[in-house]
Amino acid sequence: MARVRLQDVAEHAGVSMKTVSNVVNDYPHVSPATRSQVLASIEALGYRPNATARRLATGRTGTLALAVSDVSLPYFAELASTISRLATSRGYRLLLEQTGESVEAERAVLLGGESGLVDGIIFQPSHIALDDLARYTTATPVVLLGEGDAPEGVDTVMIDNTAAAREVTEHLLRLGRRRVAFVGHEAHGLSATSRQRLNGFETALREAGARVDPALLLATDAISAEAAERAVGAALDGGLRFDAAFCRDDLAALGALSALRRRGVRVPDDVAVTGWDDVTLTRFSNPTLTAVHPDLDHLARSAMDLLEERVGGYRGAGRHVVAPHSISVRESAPSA
Amino acid sequence: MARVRLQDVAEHAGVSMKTVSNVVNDYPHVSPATRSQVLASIEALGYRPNATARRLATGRTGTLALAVSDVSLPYFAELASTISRLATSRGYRLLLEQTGESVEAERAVLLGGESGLVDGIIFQPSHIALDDLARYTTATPVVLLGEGDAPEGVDTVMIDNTAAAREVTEHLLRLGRRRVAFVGHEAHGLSATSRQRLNGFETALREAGARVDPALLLATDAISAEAAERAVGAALDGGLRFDAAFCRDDLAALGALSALRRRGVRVPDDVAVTGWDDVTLTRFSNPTLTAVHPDLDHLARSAMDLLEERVGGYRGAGRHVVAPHSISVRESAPSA
DNA sequence: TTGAAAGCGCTAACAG
DNA sequence: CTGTTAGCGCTTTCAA
Repeated sequence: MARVRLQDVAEHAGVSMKTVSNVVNDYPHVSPATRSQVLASIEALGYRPNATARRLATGRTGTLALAVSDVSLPYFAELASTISRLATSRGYRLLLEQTGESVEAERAVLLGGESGLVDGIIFQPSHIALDDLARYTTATPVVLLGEGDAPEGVDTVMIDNTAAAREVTEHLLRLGRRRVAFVGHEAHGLSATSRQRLNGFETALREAGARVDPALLLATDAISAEAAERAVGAALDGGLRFDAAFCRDDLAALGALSALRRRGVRVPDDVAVTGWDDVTLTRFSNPTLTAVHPDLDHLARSAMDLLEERVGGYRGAGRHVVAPHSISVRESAPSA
Repeated sequence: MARVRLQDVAEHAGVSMKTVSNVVNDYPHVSPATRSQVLASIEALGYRPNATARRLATGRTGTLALAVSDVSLPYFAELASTISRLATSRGYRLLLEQTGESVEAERAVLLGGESGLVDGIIFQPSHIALDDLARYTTATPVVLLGEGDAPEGVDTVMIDNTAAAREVTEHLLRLGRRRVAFVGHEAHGLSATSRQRLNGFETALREAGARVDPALLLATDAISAEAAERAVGAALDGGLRFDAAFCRDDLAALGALSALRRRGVRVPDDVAVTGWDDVTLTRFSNPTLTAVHPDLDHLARSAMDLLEERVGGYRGAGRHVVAPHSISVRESAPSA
């Protein structure tokens, strides 16, 4: 229990608290002699500055929060990893919050029972409604990730979901596929993300003169590989036929691959499959997965930039950054 | 900028700060009339207690840290998810720290530049040496995850790696496999984890009268699917033959599956493969993966229990909890 | 049951 | 270049 305070160091070194503080914080105006004397005392007493007291005095926490539904989902895991690294490199600590499937928890992120906990929040909403988002905009700066229709005044960072969805669909069409299924959107309460991807999907189909068959929209009762496997399995068992599957995310794609495999359907020969997020593991699926690849570094950096400006006092209008994306073409839907 | 303080509420309600504090903290001795009056003022002013000030006054942060090398690794992602949920349910917030591949960063976790940042740390070390661990034991309570030979006085939680490794190896032997490769341990600086798994592996082999062929120990230059794929690929291309591959973790198994597939080696017919951790995605690999399944909930709960006791003031000897595990048998190494 | 006042450990004016 | 002195916003004895 090393309970050594700044004051103790000051006394030990025979200087004032201010001087010790100056040394600890690397302020310029300290004579070398005094500095080394203070440093020696710090060493001798094993002094460590108290983070909480510093926070209270400065008003800054040096901490950011990242809120996602569940970090065990590969995309969120990679996002968290990237943002954590970035936060560290910029001198912030990262608080992790999981909102699960609850709108309540997402609201709580925004409201935050306490104030002064973090300087800012990077938040990827999954279930909360738009007007809720607007209503709960608080004092703590927030940057929204992957949210299309953000309320006024809120910063957002995302890739162009609609455009990316079109590109993927066009890729599938170039492969000569005409009966393209959409897999993995929510059966109830379509998320903004799913909506945008569906939009791009349908647009590309229409532009190509292909039919948009409602029967080919395979919704799931959860955002998971299991749910997608069930949905695709049930569709196949029910006699539905298609030659391509545009999956809402990589997990859905993995589920689809599994359902197809169990029924002896060949990928990509019989059915081409695409994913979304391009998480590391899709390079090791069998077959490897063609997927939309968001530029995660760019996304994270943009989010941090916007957030730091807000933390720094920016009070202007909401900015909307579109991060770049690409299509990683692999075995499940190869080049034409 | 809702800068409303406890004092403001007190004035607005015409009571003292103490009374407001009592209401905010749900202390018993407040008359219903006063309470509702205070509540009304809180509502009217939009008061939110300041977390930092509370911390400074109480000395408790209500925050725990989780330190792992990289949350983008599926096992750590699932671990983080589990621990985060548990922390929340017990009233803690969770700070995420990534140590990457640097021993320095692991040391920093233990030393912690500042004090009073978190109440306790759950730490899964990857690279730090034992004596380092011992040297840097600090004032902040720590529970070590997955570390075999922990220094005196430190609490640890892990599954019995050696036993689990034996069981998996025995499973492979029951399948009639005799040339079993070990895939994915570090080429340089064997980690405690790898060492234990190797031990169990070799013990089982010896007990069965099978030969432990050093050529079949396929180390990797990194803990990743890519590295494992390279190592297994190179071995196969070099003419090495084996009928089973015990992989250090699921990622290595995924890499091994990939290397085998590209060379037309059938799994499990020609080579049976096992993984370790049993992350969700192994249920969607092709073939699905047989793997050691640690009881993550038990692990997380034990770690939290131990940590809370330390936070609560326990100063006794280090406790060592062994969490249960099982073997999830799937396609890559089916039942005999 | 409620109030007044003294810290928690540090930073930041403002002097000197 | 260094010291003094207020706070930061809350909790918490100790009285009333």
